[in-house]
Amino acid sequence: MTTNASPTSVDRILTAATRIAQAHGYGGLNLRALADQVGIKAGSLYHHFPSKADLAAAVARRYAEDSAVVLAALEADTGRPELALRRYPETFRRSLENDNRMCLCSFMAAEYDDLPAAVQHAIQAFADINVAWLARMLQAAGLAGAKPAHLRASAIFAAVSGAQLMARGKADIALFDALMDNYRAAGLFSA
Amino acid sequence: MTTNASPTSVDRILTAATRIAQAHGYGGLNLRALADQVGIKAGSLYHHFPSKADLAAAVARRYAEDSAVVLAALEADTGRPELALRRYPETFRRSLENDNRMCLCSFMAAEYDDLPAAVQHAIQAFADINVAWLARMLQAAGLAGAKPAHLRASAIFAAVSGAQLMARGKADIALFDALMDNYRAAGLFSA
DNA sequence: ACCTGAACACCGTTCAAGT
DNA sequence: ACCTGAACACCGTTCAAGT
Repeated sequence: MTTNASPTSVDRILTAATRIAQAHGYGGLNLRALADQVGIKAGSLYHHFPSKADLAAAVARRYAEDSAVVLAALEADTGRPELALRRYPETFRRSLENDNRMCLCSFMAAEYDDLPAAVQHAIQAFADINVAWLARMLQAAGLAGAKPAHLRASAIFAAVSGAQLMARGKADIALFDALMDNYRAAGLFSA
Repeated sequence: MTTNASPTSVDRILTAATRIAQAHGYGGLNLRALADQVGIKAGSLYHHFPSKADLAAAVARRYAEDSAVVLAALEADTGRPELALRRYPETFRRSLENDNRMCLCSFMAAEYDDLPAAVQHAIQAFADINVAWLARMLQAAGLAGAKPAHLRASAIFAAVSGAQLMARGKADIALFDALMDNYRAAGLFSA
């Protein structure tokens, strides 16, 4: 059990880097700008992480872990899998509310070819965590059907990701909400 | 009517730049690498375009125009709007086949905040063209329903974009196909 | 008209040097 | 242990100079 009296340098670096990467991606993660936000020089970052690749991998891994915690909390809070499914888009909406940011995983999926291997793996892990959670909720809600649940889960994940991407491109959260309503009406999260 | 005996320098630049941008985005579009592919020096690019921003805007505008032509051809080829709708994902699939590339618009939607204004507008135009075409097909097929057709069209566009993003992240075209099957079964393109 | 080579400020990264 | 300043090769961009 760790105390959190005041965040460590590494924590502050990871938090700032996550926010930058959600808005500008891996390529747009400027180490001089990041260091500025943390109050150190760019060279000092290399005392905490051996390279930008390692820093970004740490960011992506922590992002995936945090996502798992959020999903577990959503499951526990709602109690019912049907409700948890319907509220799944909330985390994606929260990124848009937060200065039109994106899911780190979606941005980096676009940048995939230019990503260091460690970051690629962390991104895969994020997607896997989300799909596994969705598949479990679908099955618990008795919505698995004939097709494999993980495929249905992937369809939900892709649709929500695409809606976030489109809403961000138009800087229009109302569009994201309208798309989610449309998907709900089409039975994407239920029937 | 223009002849196309041999492509102009500008054409060759735009074609190469489009391919690079589909794989690496605006930020990943390296002018020295682009110039190399075309067989000139980076500085020479500025004789054809006043800046990287203008070059990218030209790329995005041509991409949107080409997309309009492809959609018109799909409409004409199939004759029936229901069939045109079902075959809509083909263009997105083609990008993935082409060295795991993405729709330029999706990549740049992620990069939106870092894009020059002219590029942002061209990206919006691409999305608008796609949504308008989809809405027209939905209406022609009598699938408009109570909700506005452009919203239903946006839902299709977002879902296909998200599926492409996810399939690219896994470098797995079969996943894209499976997701499209899933969406078709759910009635996204029809019922 | 079209191209080059050299230069500018900026990036990721390294490293000697400080405390 | 943690940080800085200066340096490296690389980027977008400019521009004088060539043909």
